[in-house]
Amino acid sequence: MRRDVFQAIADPTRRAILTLIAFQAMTPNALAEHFGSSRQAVSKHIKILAECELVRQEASGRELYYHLNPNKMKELDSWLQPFRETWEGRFNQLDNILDNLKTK
Amino acid sequence: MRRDVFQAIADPTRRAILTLIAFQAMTPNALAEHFGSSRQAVSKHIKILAECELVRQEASGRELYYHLNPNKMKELDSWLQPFRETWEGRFNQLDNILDNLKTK
DNA sequence: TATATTTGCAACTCAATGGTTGCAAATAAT
DNA sequence: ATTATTTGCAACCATTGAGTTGCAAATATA
Repeated sequence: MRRDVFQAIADPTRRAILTLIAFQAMTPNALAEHFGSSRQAVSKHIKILAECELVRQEASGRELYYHLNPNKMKELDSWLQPFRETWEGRFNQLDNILDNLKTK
Repeated sequence: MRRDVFQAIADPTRRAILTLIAFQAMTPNALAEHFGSSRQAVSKHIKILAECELVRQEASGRELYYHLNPNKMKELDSWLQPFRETWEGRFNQLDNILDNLKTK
């Protein structure tokens, strides 16, 4: 199964995990406690996030701490970039021209 | 079924549709022709994109033209914003401080 | 008017997703 | 050494996902 960041952030729980560990590295148990669900459910989410390198693991004894890898988020940002240029209005003038051509 | 932009862009076909119609409004048949798949498959994707307002429809006779709604992409951008601040290195100094505390 | 084109809706299949429980391995605490 | 804690793996279940085909409705064309 191919993993990519787009699929990874599709799940609201995974987005919440990313937000949490961006603030502070956490163990799977701590995360499971924070959400209502089981540890295994969280671990599955983490596995998906780790497969596409959005999180990194750091072992400390028998505990695992999950860190955010913010660099990987750049993939999202890169995909968004051309659209951002559009909504920031840089092409508004072009839109107007096209609209005028249509209505005339 | 709740639709949000994160789930909408999780599918690679839907991302491709968004990129295509950002350049030029297209009909479902034209989109289906562009991809290998059937018109109904494309229409299903469009339905999902329309439900979360990423695309708008414009009827012209029996044909439907799909337009991108770039404003809706801002939701993605907003979610990404705090992470962007991180990878842009604004917190690098803080990271270094924390690393130093750990290793000492 | 009769035919062709464009689309929507419903039913169906198959694979993937998110969740659970149970058990084993590894590490920490008593 | 024994017990408790933390995690990973496997099996299983219910729901959703993306895709298909078939048919009906609406619009254009002959």
